[in-house]
Amino acid sequence: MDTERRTPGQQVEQVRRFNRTVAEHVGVLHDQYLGGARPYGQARLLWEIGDTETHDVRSVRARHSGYISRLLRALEADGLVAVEPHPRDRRVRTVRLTDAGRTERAQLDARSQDLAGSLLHPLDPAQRTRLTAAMAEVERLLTASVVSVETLDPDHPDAVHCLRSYTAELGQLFDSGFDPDRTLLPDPGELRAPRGLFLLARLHGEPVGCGGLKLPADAPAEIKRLWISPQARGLGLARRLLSQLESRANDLGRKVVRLDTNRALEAATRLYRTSGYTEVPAFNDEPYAHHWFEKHLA
Amino acid sequence: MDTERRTPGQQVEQVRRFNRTVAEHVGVLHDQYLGGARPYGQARLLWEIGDTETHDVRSVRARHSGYISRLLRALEADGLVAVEPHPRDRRVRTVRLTDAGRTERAQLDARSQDLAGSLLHPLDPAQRTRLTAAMAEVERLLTASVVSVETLDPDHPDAVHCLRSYTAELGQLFDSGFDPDRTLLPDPGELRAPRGLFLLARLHGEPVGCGGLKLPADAPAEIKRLWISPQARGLGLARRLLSQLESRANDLGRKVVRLDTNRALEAATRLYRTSGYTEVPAFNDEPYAHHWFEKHLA
DNA sequence: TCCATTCTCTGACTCTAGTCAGGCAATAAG
DNA sequence: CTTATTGCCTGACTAGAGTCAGAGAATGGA
Repeated sequence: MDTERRTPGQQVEQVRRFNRTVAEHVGVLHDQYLGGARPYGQARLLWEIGDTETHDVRSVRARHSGYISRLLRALEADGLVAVEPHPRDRRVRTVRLTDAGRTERAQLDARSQDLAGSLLHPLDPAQRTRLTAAMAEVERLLTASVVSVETLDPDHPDAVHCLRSYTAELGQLFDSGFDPDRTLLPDPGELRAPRGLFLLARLHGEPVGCGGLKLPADAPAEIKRLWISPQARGLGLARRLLSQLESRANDLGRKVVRLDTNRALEAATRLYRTSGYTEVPAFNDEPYAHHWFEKHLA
Repeated sequence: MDTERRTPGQQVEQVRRFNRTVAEHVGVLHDQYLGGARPYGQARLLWEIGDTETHDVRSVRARHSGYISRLLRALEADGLVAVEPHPRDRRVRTVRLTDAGRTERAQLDARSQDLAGSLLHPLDPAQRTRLTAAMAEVERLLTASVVSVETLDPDHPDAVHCLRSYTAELGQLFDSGFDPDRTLLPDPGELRAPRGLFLLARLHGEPVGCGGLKLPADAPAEIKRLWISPQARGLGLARRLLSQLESRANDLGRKVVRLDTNRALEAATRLYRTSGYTEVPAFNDEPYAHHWFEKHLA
């Protein structure tokens, strides 16, 4: 694996070179596997409808514009999909694959698999391992790079979703369970300006993580509710939220941030230690905390 | 970096997942950077013509079919390219960018660069380094996987090209220079059936490496002229050619292959040692050899 | 009940990216 | 000098992938 130092300019060049090479290879792959007898648009739609699920045409339209009506007619004429009114709202229509549709989709699938195999085939086992590992890495980091972070009201449905997931997960992880009524910070107002703030991370629009910052007038800033959705772990998101919370605190004139955590949250504890936090004596009565940390901001 | 063992099926799945993710990201990149006011085909052509060179329309046509005439007219009408007859053969026409064309191409370039930057921007420095390193790895291995190897007559122009490059390179590398007349194997017939064989590696149709196998009736098989073009090094090609030569020898009933090499060729010597070759006493009078190796085939 | 909105479809149109056959001019081969 | 070939262009045609405006049916709200 290449570990040379690169300047930012060289890194941008590497990304562009990668885009060119990969667009060529993957593009060819993609086109060929979708490019049977069926035109691209139809094949893509067939693929998206998927094997088992039934989709509202409404939601498919959001990705394909009005043109899907025609695509659907074409697939319907060939007996690949069945379009039926939604049982509840008969304006909405639903699509699902017929048996013939599933057969044809399976062919696309086999084709895609063959072509993926054809990339691996000329390589020796060691190279295959390296290639797939590097692909996983690229995928992970590209995914990480499209995650956006925004400030959000802690009562927003997406924020509530994250906070609920957070407490649900703690309930499973802590030996003692987790009773939201016993913990400190019962009040979402503490994570809303001017008493604090709340950050939410999104991936393709879906909420995948959050972190809150309490800004009491008479005490150091305090980080609360730092949580990353299980599907979004391994992307370095927690570190990113943490550092954004710190820099927001710094911008607001705070010199110190602190936080508490439970011993069951090992990854979090490691994160704090490797992010410059040092363990300090308990600064609150949080019943679920085992470790208390603080960090002096630069 | 992920170094878990994967089964072949999991590897194929990883490649397909990669294709999906990357097609999405890179596709968006690609489309957006080419998708200014100008339609895709025109932008692509503008890009391919390049900043400085003058191209024969003939050679561009090979990639774009007859349709380029129209694309060229469109670009010409906008004053982006100049089309002129070739000074030598006035049937052939040449294209080059005008100043306006160079300006517009620079905008495409800037756009592409911005978008590559936007992938890196959300990442922290350690992640950027990891991403670009993984991208380089993927690029390298994907390139390796599209290299094809074929049996070719050693008098074929592409074979001759490789063999010339090989001797030219030895001339530079050896302290003593390299005089093709003094070395053994003056006869290309020795690398042609039934007395031997010759393998050529191609990348996108271009010859990028070769290797010969001598099959004397009264002696072990012997590997000769193993060479990889400088632009194609680091792809594991030499090892691939070597192992193909071995398996060809094996298929022809040979139990032992041997070869000689010069001490200046350190990478080659390392390759032989790590491929199961053991050093043996000189088995010929090759004046340019310092090491003699042999391997018993399984 | 009536009216506005939502969801979907269709006809008419457009643009891009081709293919194909034919034609013209320059050059190469005999 | 004639003929064949090469390279390029153009007109006529096509397919795919859309856009846009309008219409019709179902639903929700006042």
